[in-house]
Order: sequence, then C-alpha cells, then structure tokens
Amino acid sequence: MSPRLPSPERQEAILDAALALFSERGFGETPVPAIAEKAGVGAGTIYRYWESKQDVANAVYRHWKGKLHARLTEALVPLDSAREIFRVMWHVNWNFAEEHPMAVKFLETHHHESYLDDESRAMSEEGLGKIEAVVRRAQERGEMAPGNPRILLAMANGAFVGIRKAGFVGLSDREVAELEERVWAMLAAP
Amino acid sequence: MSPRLPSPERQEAILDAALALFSERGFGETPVPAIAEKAGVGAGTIYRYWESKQDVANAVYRHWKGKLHARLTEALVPLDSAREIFRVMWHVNWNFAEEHPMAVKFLETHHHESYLDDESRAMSEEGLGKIEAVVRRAQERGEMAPGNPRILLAMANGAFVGIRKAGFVGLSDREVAELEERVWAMLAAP
Amino acid sequence: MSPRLPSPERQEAILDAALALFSERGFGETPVPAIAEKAGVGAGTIYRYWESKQDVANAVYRHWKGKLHARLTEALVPLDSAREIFRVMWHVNWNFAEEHPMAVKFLETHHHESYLDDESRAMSEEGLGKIEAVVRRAQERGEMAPGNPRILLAMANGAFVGIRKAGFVGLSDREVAELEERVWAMLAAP
Amino acid sequence: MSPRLPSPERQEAILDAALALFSERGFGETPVPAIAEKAGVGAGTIYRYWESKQDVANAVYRHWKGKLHARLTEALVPLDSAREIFRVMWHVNWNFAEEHPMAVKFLETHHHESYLDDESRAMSEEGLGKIEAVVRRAQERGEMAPGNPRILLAMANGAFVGIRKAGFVGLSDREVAELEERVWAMLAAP
DNA sequence: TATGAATGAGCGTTCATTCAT
DNA sequence: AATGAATGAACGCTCATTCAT
Repeated sequence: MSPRLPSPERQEAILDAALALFSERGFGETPVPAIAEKAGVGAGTIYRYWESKQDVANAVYRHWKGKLHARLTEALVPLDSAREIFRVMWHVNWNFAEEHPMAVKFLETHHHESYLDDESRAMSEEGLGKIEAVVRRAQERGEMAPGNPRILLAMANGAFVGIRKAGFVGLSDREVAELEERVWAMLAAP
Repeated sequence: MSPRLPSPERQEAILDAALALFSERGFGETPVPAIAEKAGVGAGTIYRYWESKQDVANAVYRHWKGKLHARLTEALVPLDSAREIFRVMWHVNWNFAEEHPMAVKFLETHHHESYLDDESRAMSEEGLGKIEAVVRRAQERGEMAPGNPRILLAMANGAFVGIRKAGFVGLSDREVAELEERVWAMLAAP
Repeated sequence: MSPRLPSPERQEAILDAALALFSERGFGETPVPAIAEKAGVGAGTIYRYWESKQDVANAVYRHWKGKLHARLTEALVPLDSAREIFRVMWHVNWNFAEEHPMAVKFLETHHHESYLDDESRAMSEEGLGKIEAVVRRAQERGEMAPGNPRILLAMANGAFVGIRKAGFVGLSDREVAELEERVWAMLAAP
Repeated sequence: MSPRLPSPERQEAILDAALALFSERGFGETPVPAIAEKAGVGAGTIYRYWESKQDVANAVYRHWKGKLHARLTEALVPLDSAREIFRVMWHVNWNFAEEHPMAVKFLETHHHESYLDDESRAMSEEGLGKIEAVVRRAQERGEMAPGNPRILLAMANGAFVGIRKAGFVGLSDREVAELEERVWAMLAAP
C-alpha cells in the first residue's frame, strides 16, 4: 500500500475524499467504503475519527464553512461603505469558489439537508447574523434597498450560487466585476 | 382496501408520493416501499410503470418541469417589452411555487443530480434555450444588460431560488412585486 | 432454490434454525446469515418477522418456554401429593428434554443472558412463581424440606440440568425413575 | 500512565480483565480492546502472551480450574468417610465461589462452549476422574447411592450451580450447611 | 394486472488482529 | 517489549427489485 500517513494528514485525506464524493454524488449516494478508498485508508479508520457517516458530513461542512467565514472576516476588518463591503465579499466568495469549487458546491447543496446537525446550522446562522447587521446599517444610511435584510442576502447569495451552478466558472476579472455590479444593482437603494 | 384506481390515476398517485418524499428527504434517503405505501399501491406496481427508482425520479422531474413550462408558455403568448415579459415570468414562477412548493423544491434541488437522465436535462435545456432567445433580443434592443444571456438567467433564477430556499414563502402581492423589481434592477440595462 | 414455504412454516423454519445454532454455538457466535442459510431463506426475510437478532433469540426463548409450561400445566391438572407432583414434573421435564434437547439446552444456558428482554424473563418468573406456591404448600404439610422454596427449586432444576449437560441422555425409564428418586431425596422432608 | 508492570503481573491483569468481561457479557460479546483497556495495557500486548482471543479464554479457564482443583486437592489430603469428603468439598466449593464469584460463574457457564480447546476440557476431565474414583469407592462401601458415579457428580454439581445461578449467594454458615445436608441426602445410599 | 413477501447485494459499522512506531 | 492506530473481513441490517400468488 501507500506509506502510512500521519494522523492529521489522514484526517484531512478523509475529509477531502468525503468532500469530493458528497459534492459530486450526494450524501445518500456515497458509500463509506468509497470515501475510504479515495482517501487511501481502510474503512474502519474513518470511525476512529468520527462516529458515523453523518458526523463526517458535518465535519466537512464545518471545515469549509469555517474557512470561508475566516476569509470573509479577515477581508472585512476595515469596513467602509456598503458598496465597498459588498465588492469585497463578492470577490472573496468568488475567489474562494474558484479555489475550492467542490467545497462551495457542497456548502450550497447540503445547506438544508437533514443530516446536518444543530452545530453546523448554528455556524451558518452565526455568519448570516453578522452580515444581516451590516445590511441593516447600510439600509439605515440609505445605501441599500429597504426590506427584510435576510431576503436581500438570500437574493444576492442565490444569484451567486445560480451563476456557479450553471457552470460559469473561470471567468475573467473583468467579467466577475461586471457580475458583481449587476448584483449590486439588485441590492442598492433605487 | 380502497377501490382500485385506474391506471393513469395510479401513476399520478405514485408520482405525487415520490415528489413528496424525494423533495423532503432526498432521493437516496427515500425507499421505494415508502413511495408505494404513501401512494397506496403495492411496491411491485411501481415497476409496472417505471423500470427503476431512477426512472421514477426522472418522471417526477419531467412531469413538473413540463407543467411549469406549459404555464410559462401560455403566459408569454403575446410578447411585449422585456420588462413585461420578466414581470409575467416572475409572477408565474412565484405563483407556481406557492401552489406546488414541493415540486419547485424538487426541480431546484435535484437539477444537477446524477440520477437525472439526458432526456430530463434536455427538457431543462429546451426551456432555457427559448428564454435565452428572448433575452438576446431584449439585449439587442437595449432593454437588458449586455453579457452572456445564460448568466443573466442564472442570476435571476438563482435569486428566485435563494428567496424560496431561505424560507420566504407566502409573501404579500406587494412584497412579491417589490422583489420582482429588485431582480429586474439586476437584469435591466444600466 | 427450494419451493417457497408458506409464511408460518417459514417462521418456524427460522426459529428452528436459530435454536439449533444458538444452542450449539451461542448467541454472539451465530451470524444472522447462518440462521438464514440453515432455514433456507434469505437473510432479509428474517427481518420481516422480527426486528433484530435479539428479537429472534427472545422469540425462540418464549416459544420453547411456552411449550414446556404448557406441558407441565397440562400434566399437573389433578394435583395430588407433593411426591406425585414432583414425579410428574420430573418425567415431563425429562421427556421434553429427550424430545427437544436443543430447546432445553437453549432455555438453560441462555436463561440469564443480557439479550433476553423483560417479557422473556417475566415468563420464566411466572412459571417459577406457580411452582413456588406448590412447594410452599408441600412444606406446610411437612412433605418437603423446610427453607426457601426458591432454593429447593434451584437445586432440583440444577440437578436435572447437571445430568443433561453432562451428556446423560437416552437413559432407560428405570434409570430416569431412579434419578428422580435421588432428587426427591434431596427435596423431601428429612 | 501507570508504571509498566512486570510481565507476570501484566498477564494476570489481562486474565483478570478477561474474566470479568467474559463472565459478565459472554465471550462473543466482549471485544479484545475492552479487555486491554480494563487491564490497563495496549491491545497488541495481549497478543504477545496469547495467540488469539480464544486462547485468552482458555487461559482464563485453566487458570481458575487449576486454582479450584488445587484447593480441593489440598483439602482432601487426609481422606475420611464419604460423608466427610463431601462436606469438605461442598464447603471448599462454596467458599471458593464466594471469594471468586466471577471465576465460578465463568467456569460453569463456559464449560461446554465451542471456543474451549481440548486441553481445557482434559483438565476438567482429569479432576472429574479423580473424584469419580472416590465416589466409586464410597459406593462399594455402601456409603453412597449406587449407579453411574458421573451422574451422581453431575447432580451434585448441578444442584450447587443451580443455587448460585439463582442468585443465592452470601448465605450464612448455617444455611450453607443445611444445603449441604440436602444435597448429601441425594447422594447418600438410601 | 396488482400485490407484497422474499430476496440478496450492498450498506454502515465493529472488532480481532497486525505492525509501524 | 509494548503500544494503539490502522486494517479489512465480517457483522447486523436495509431496500431496490423480483416473482409466486
């Protein structure tokens, strides 16, 4: 076989394999032994790190949700106008999706699945809560369209996801910037 | 038990049951016997109409994709300005989603699943092709923003889906109209 | 394969196979597929009748415990002196064990196992309770040795089980009667 | 963790842990890693002393069978009347069972299990052989009831085991002596 | 034609045993 | 010599599909 990987790399190999298979085939369509094989470990090894297949899916979810959150949080430290904030978020999201297309696909398509546990959902909610506050302030300053901030967020995120799901990846900076402008037109105060 | 249903109603009962279960739990998480029970038929009966569970899923997909297409096609017969066309499409989609929330959820979340066959995908493509042509004309007339029409469609549809997935259903006519206006702002020529 | 057995015979075939394997190898050492194979059914079939391997073991236990109880109850209808009662019980037990050696082995060796549920244990207790009352009355009449009736029963049953476990089966009527007399000597008032 | 035990104590710790788990849960229900954990050693260590789980069970069996035999042999050095011999044996057995309840439970319930090897069975047989000779002599002298000595032994041992299995432990000396007398009544020449 | 009990391949998971450390 | 993480065969169980009725 391959030389034994040290434990943290083993864990990561399993999460990577799980991400690839879950995002491509779906949770219910992915056998645990397939994850093990792709990760280059024995099937039993997975159960040394997580208690169940569900737990693996939650670990994948939290791993990538956490990475994305960290990126966004870093980028937003010096917050400026809503326009600037949105531009930054859009590009962070876009670049993250380009770097980790499977992760983003997984995060989006498994968002509401029944095998995600409360902690995973709380993580998602936490991020949304922070951004909601930003939107609310922008609305108060007349920078963004009025209405339920959550709906605005859902629309913007939906537009982003829609583009990616339709297969438009690897666009030029120019094109990405134009799309960002289009989406901002949806969010901006009329 | 119940009086035997004639064949077409039997089929429909099966598709309804499958829709309910697939959209709520997912394809891989739905046993065929569960569909049969919900439909009030024997498990074997399903295999008289379709060859496999996959085929059932494809039948559900095509059934509802067809219904939605028909509605949109009807509504669009007398075509007018792009603004009007979008308004009509938005409301047809919204109303359809309110009437058949499970169907819309299923169409969206199962759009790219591996168990959908080429015919189902072609159906989706066919509808998109028609609308693409409309967008292209609108762009030529300067009514809509320039750029790849498919991306515009993906963004608009993504925004719609995003709103629904986030749980914003049962909104007032007023609210729905406002959302439509926001989305149009994303599509309109600047 | 073999022609399909009707359902009640299938169930019985499974219970028979389970009895044979559990009594010979033990519960933990018997794979479910082995039961299925011996019974001439598919492994999945077992789960149409019982929810788990544990349930099968309990069904086996109750099946045979019930049969033995029925036999004893029948035989004891016209109860007489304690001496007579014991003689009858001894022979019923002995004959039952000769007819169903695996069943008796199973009942004895699995008596206190952790996979038996409360209902099975209650069944065992119920039988003991009835006999205890008989012993108590015999003690009051001075026919049996004094002391905790449960201990007397445990000793008598233990002696019976000891003989069988040591492999002394197929004895002549004469021998069986002599053993009965020996055991009665242990129980009788001195 | 703890200071490394020298090899013989290590072995004993493993046998103790195995005894506790086998007697409580059964052989098939006891994982080797559970034995290792209870013994405070690594799972692999067990395989330095024994080749398999089966071998561990046999070692446990022989360890305790040997201890019991030794005790009985010591006590019986100056042999006397059969009555006296039985009294001594009964009390040695009883005291041994009170001191090592798990060991006695294990010896009894695992007596005929399929994972015991020939050597273990021979050990059991050897002890029985010696006692059989004693019984035979007692029968010749008219002290004990006639008949197959092995059956008499099986009955006496069975009665003993029956009492213990039924949960009657921790009895007073008086009670134990009375039970001994009852059992002797079964064995004595009429 | 419709049924649903039966099937057995394949699932998620466990655990006796191995072996790199 | 001892460890305990890793292994993968084998477990209990599920379920897509078949087929006797």
